[in-house]
Order: sequence, then structure tokens, then C-alpha cells
Amino acid sequence: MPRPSTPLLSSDRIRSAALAIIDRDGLDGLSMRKLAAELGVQAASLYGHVRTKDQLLNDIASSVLSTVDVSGFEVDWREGLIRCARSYRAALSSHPNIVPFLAYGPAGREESLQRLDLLHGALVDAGWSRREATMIAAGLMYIVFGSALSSFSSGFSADPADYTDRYPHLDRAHLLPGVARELDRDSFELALAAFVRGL
Amino acid sequence: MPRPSTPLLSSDRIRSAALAIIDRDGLDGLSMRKLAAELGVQAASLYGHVRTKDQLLNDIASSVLSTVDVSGFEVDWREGLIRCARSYRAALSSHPNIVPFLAYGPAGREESLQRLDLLHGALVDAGWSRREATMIAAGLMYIVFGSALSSFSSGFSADPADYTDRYPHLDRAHLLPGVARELDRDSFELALAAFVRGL
DNA sequence: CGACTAACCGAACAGTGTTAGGTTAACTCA
DNA sequence: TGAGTTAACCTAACACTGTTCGGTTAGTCG
Repeated sequence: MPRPSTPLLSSDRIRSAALAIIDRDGLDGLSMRKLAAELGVQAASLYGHVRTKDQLLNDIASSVLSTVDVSGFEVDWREGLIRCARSYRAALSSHPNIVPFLAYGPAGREESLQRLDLLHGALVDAGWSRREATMIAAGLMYIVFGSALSSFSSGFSADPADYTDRYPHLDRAHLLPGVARELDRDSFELALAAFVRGL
Repeated sequence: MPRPSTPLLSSDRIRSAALAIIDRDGLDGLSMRKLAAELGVQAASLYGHVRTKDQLLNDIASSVLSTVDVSGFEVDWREGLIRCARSYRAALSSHPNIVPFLAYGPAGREESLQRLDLLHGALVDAGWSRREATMIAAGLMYIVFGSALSSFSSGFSADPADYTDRYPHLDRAHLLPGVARELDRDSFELALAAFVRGL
């Protein structure tokens, strides 16, 4: 196929198709050839719009994180922390399969750092030292990312019988798939509340 | 080369060589061919001792986690939580490059679950409901894993000049490589203390 | 109309995990 | 002692992966 009348590809189309694959098939389920196939194109053609796969993932990560909202610090720094963490977690858990990529390294941090900077500033305004503010922000991120990659609900086998014998103490309830997500959310809320209260 | 007089390979040798590569070259730096080469062997030979690369990583993860200590709950459940979290983090941060693998899925959880079971039991004995105990344990893991993959110190560029202009609020101190680890540890301790205090 | 660029394709390269089938040393047992 | 079996390695290959090179043609500008 030569150059088509109307372009088949665009960075946006590529990104959203890639994110759809990640959501459906997981992070390992995304390959450039598969992505190209779903766009009706050969793999090589993608590289006219995307520098590299890693860069593509970074861009996707940035766009996922772009929905995070760090406003709400005017009222109360505690409330601000809580809102920020919730917003962060909501963004991450809407596309959970990309979280392991975020957890890897300096990924799409431009967006992330701007938000951290705001958060940091708000904490300093509230009376914390710069160093304390940094640590508090870090702690908040620990909880957000830890809960987002939630090795817990998703890490358990679907069959409760696998566990009840071997781990008598563990609460059986969280093994039911339907309850797992709710439990994850409640665990996050509990951790968040305890953390903020304990500061 | 036919069958050698004394075996060149063993599961233990493979595991420790693999972990050494991971520590040195990162998780992506480990390939079966490279691992084989360092053991003076061809890649295919590894599969006589290891079922699959994923299984190998799981075994390594389990052995890393096997150093975690969940004792110390006799005295006080708060103190027990803190000790457990510290021990967990110590294990993870002694081999930080394998943490992203742990963050992936149901990895080497046999070991992990046994410990969680103990922790859970201790919390229930201390008066928490089963559900609360589960959530508290989860929250603790959030902080441990979140801090272990510490996107923070390791995620920053080595050159402070990259940041100071763009993010005026961020504390410059944590950009110095030497200080980063210390700051990560302090952030962990702060988050842990706040969490436990806030329960 | 001619030059040039943009957008795609086919084929290839080096690398990945993994498997099948072959070769030979060491062990087992009559 | 000698035959048969098993264990431990090998070579070669398969089906992938991300990525690049060189071609082919449609659209655009002078």
C-alpha cells in the first residue's frame, strides 16, 4: 500500500489504541505488531509517528496521569492530601495495567513532578519544612502506588479453597473476586486516613 | 560438550547467578542466554534445572522475601507492625531491582502469604476484626512496596539543574544522589510512623 | 509540470524465551 | 564385567520481540 489519501495513523490514534490493548491484554500484551494490526497497518509505519515503544508508553502514562487533580489545598492541607491521593488513585485504577510501567523508573515524570511541586508548595505554605513536605509527599505516593499495584486482591487465586486450608488466619472474604476491589478501596482509604491523621 | 564429570549447574547456582545479574544489570539485564554464559553453559541447559524464566524469578523473589521477619508481636502490635515493615523493606531494598517483578502479579506469594497470615493473626489477637486486620496488613504493604520501588530518589535525574528551574517548590536537597537514599529511608519511616500512629 | 515530502510497506537484523533431538558420561543391576 | 538407563549438556531451530533500511506512491508546493 502506498501513501493513502487520508492518513490512517496519528499519534492520538496510536496512543488510544495502545492503551486499549493494555487495558484488555495487560502490559505484556502490547506489541508493536499487534498494535499496528489493530490499526490496519504494518508495524514499521508506527515509527513515523512514535519515536520508540518506551516513549509511547511514557506518553500514555502521562495522559493517564493528566487527570490527576491537586486542587483543594486552599481549605485544609489534610483535606488537600486526601483529595490528591484519591484523585491519583482513581487515575491509576482506571488503567491498572499500566501501573507496573509507572513503577519502573523515571516515567512520564514531567506531569508528575509538576503536581508534586504544587503539593509540596501547599504543604510548605501550611507550615511544614521543605524536607518534611518532601517526605510527606513521598509517603502519600507510597500509599497511592502501593495500593494501585495492589498485589492483594488481584494477586490472590480465584479459588478460595486454595487458601483456606493453608492460611487459617486470613479473612476468607477478600478472596471473593467481587469483594476484592471493594476491599482494596477500603484498605486504601484506611491507610490514607491513618497516615494523614498520624502526621 | 557431553555430560560433564561433575555437574556444572544446580538450581542454587542458577538462582544466585541470576540474582547477581539482576543486582548488577537490572531486571531487564537478565536473559537466559546471558545467565547461561556466565555459568559457562548454553541457554538450553538451564531448562533442565529451571522450568521457566518466570518460575526462576519467582523462586528468586521467594528467597529474597524469606529473610523477612514477622516476630515481635508479643510485645505490642504497633511495635510488631513497625518491625515487620522494616524487615520487609530491608529485604526488598537489599535487592531493589527485583521489586518491579514483585509488583507485577501473584509472585512467589507462598512465602509472602504465610507471613501475612501470621501478621493477620497477631492483629486479630490484638482485638481487631478480621476485616480490619486484613486492611491494616494491606495498608502496611502499600507503604512497604510503595517505598521499595521508590520512584522518588531513583526516579530523579542526577543533574539538579534539570529541576530547580522548573519546579521551584521542590526541595533541592533530595536531588543529590547521596542524600536520596537517606531521604527515601526517612520518608518510609515517617510514613510508617504516621500510619501506625493514626490507626 | 517537476521536485519534494509524507505515509505507508516489505524485508531484514539482532535479540528474546523455549523446545526438540542428539551425544556422551555416569550410574544401576544382572 | 557388560548392557541399559538416566542425567547433563549441546546444537539448531521456532516464534516472537523492538527497530531500521530502502522502496513505492499520493499529496503538495513552486
